[in-house]
Order: sequence, then structure tokens, then C-alpha cells
Amino acid sequence: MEISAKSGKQPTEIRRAGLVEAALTLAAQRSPADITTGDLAKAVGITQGAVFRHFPNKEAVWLAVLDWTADTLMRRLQRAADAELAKTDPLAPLTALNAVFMAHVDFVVANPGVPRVIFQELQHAQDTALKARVRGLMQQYRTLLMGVLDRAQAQQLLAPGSDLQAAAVLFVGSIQGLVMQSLISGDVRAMAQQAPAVFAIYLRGLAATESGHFTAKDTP
Amino acid sequence: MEISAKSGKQPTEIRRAGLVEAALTLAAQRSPADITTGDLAKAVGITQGAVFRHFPNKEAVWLAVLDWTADTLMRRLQRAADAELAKTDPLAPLTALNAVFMAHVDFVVANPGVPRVIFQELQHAQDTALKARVRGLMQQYRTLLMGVLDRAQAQQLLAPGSDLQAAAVLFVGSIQGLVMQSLISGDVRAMAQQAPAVFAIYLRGLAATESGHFTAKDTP
DNA sequence: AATCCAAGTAATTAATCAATTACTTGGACG
DNA sequence: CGTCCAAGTAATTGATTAATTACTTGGATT
Repeated sequence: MEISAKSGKQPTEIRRAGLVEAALTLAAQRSPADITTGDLAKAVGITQGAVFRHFPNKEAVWLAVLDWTADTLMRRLQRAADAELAKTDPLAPLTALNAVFMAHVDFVVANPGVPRVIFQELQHAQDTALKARVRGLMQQYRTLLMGVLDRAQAQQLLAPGSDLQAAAVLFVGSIQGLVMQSLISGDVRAMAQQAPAVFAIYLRGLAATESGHFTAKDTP
Repeated sequence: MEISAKSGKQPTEIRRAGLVEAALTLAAQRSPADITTGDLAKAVGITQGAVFRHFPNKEAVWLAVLDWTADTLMRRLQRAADAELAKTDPLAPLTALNAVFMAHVDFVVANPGVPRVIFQELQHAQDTALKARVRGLMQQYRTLLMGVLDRAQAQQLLAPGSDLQAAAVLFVGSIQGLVMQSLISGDVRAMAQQAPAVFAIYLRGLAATESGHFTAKDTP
């Protein structure tokens, strides 16, 4: 049951990382709302009170989780986008969109707790520190996405009159739809299988008909 | 603060309805996870303990909420679909898809607590009675959707080789994306404005190119 | 008018959980 | 070697909350 079971004392930095990892692991299995500090403690092999040697309160644990998520996810997505955009392929913006989509799906498959934590925090209507953090993450996401979409439009790869705002909403919705399916089926890996077909519909809805018949070609 | 503030004693049937309504109203404002039986009682003008005169336990309240949701939502969606499918318009299956989409969006705008409750329950990994109920609802939804999609495909209104499974996932994802946006912005009504543009992309991704240029035409 | 009981109250119980406190430990370092 | 302190424990506190209990009330029925 223990995550990073380095027994004995550990420096705060290590413990914090361990607790963040534990939080995400547990969130993959049950609702983040009912993960207790005791659960986190047990997962890393310390007592409940010891959690507060490393975090001022429980909320700070989730803040750290969201910080880790924002850092890791956004870096991967950016890298996926940049790698495609660097190519001379005239369809680069579209392949970049595909790459970002698949990178995101892969990330969620590897870290199924992430979308749960995000949605959990979005539920809270009042603007907590946690919700603000989620909003920041979504803003980064949106910026990245709009950058790629703008470029695609500039190169006339999109259907004339496409609503980029709506395209961004539908992009995250596509992934959210896959997440919901995985929550229902309980099988995260099925996401990766369905993802290309879902993205294919999305792209067909957006791409100019003249831009050839580009379809998702990864993950056979 | 009170919902159905018929003061004084009320028959169980009325109180149950009042508590269900209160639960959905409160869920529209805060996370369903931290709505207490005391909150429900206050909203309806009784004391905390009195809630258990009408429900055996708290879980039963949420079960009733989901039952109400399944009944109301599915009836409306079915009616929206049937109304379009009855027409002689050769594009009927596509306009039916549009009608179901908009009916769902309207329902969510009118009942913003619903998607929150559903997602809350989906989070629980183990198969509780509540999650089973949500799964049942999703199954009905899927069946309805597949019926329309099958018909569209039979009439060659869809792009050849379209993955209907993926189309269904993306359909619910589209709405889920809109819900997420509204959770971030805090403005449910914005959903209704963005919905047509989102659906337009979705449909374009799915529809045969020969099937004319049908686009969402409702809600100007 | 007397009776009955569904619906309500007020108070209590039992469990859970975040956070605090007082005390302990083990390794780094002068 | 002794000191120090960050990291840990065990136990407690205070708050919250679902559910129960003992008692009360009001309206329908005979």
C-alpha cells in the first residue's frame, strides 16, 4: 500500500513529493473528496500528524498536486506541439493538434487521478485557492491550444469561418468525454484506443476540405 | 433560503419532492459532496432529523435525485428526437441530433446541479448503488443516441466509415466541455450561446459532405 | 370529542477527521 | 562526543455530521 516506502526519516522535499504522488495515486482509485490525511500518511509510511510537518494544511497538498500537474502536463503538451510545428510539413499545425491531443490522452492514462482532482475542484463554486489554480492551468491550456489553432487558420488549414473558441471548448470536451467513458467502464486504457477515432471526427469538423485527408495516424 | 416553503407538516411524497429539488438547487451552487442533511433540511424548512422521516439515509436522497433526472431528462431528449425523426425532411436524423443536443444543453442550463451530481458519483470507483444508477442513465443516453446515429448512417447522411462509438463519446464530451467552461466561468447561460458553434463542428466532423451544408440553425 | 399516527422537534450518539500538542528519535556537524 | 533540530510518534482536541431516540403536534377519521 505504501508508495515511496523509503522507511525512516526523509527530508521535507522528498516527503512532499511522496505525498503528492500518493495523493494522485489514491485519486486514481477513489474520489479525491474522501481522501483523508490519514490515507496520505499511510500511503507514504508515516503517521497522520506527520503530514503537517510538510504541509501547513490539507489544502496545501492539493495545491502541490495541481502545481505538479500544471508543470508536467503543460511541458509535455508544449513539447508535443513544438515538435510538430518545427516540421516543414504544410499540415504541421494539424499534426500538432493531433500530437497535443494524444499527449494529453497519454498523460491521463498514466495519471488517471489528474482529471478527477481537477473536476473535483472545479465543482466548488466559490473561488478557493484551489479553484484559482485550476483556472490558471486551464488558461495555460487554452493559450497553447489557441496558438496552434491560430496558426492552422493562418495557413488556411481550417474550414473558413471556423469558431476557434468553440474549437477549443470541443477539444477539451473530447478528452473529457473519453475520461467519462473511462470512469464508467473503469478501464482507463480503453481511452487510448478510442482516442484516435474521436480525434478524427473532431479534426474533420474543423479542417478545410482542401487540406487533404489527414487523419490520426499514430497508435495503430 | 427555503425552497418549497409550504410551512407546517407535509405528506412524505411532497417532502421527498421538496428535498430532491433542494438537493439539485444546492448542487448548482456548491459541490454535491459537501451538501449535508442539515442543509437539505434548512432549505425545505424542517429540522435535520426530520429528513429521515422521508428517506432511510442520505444516499437515498441522491438516488431519488438521479431517478428524477433520468426520468425528466430522458423523456425530454426522446421527445426532441422523435419530433424531428417524424418529419419527412431527408436530413431528419441530423436535425434530430441537433435537437437532442440543444435539449440537453437547455436542460443543463435549467438544472446546473445535474452534471455535478453525475460527475460526483462517477468519481467513486467502487460500484455503489449511486454509481450504478448513473451508469443506467448513461446507458439510456447511449441507446437513444445510437438509435439516431444508426438511422443517420442508414440514410447515408454520415461520412462513410464513421465510428459511431466514437461519435457517441464525442457527443457527450461536447456537452461535458461546455459544462466545464461554465464551471470555470461560473456562467451557466454562456453554455447556451456557445452550444451551436460547438455542435456545428461536431456535426461537420460526422456528416457526409454530400448531405448539403446543414448547420445548427436554432437559438440565433 | 376522543383517538391515532404520520410528520415534526430537540437533543443525543457515534464516528470521522483535520489540526495541535507534548514528547521522542536519529543523523549531521562542530 | 555532545548538541541540535528536522522529522517522526502517539494522543488529544474540536468541529462536523449522519443517524437515532424520546417526545410532541396537528389534522383526518370514526
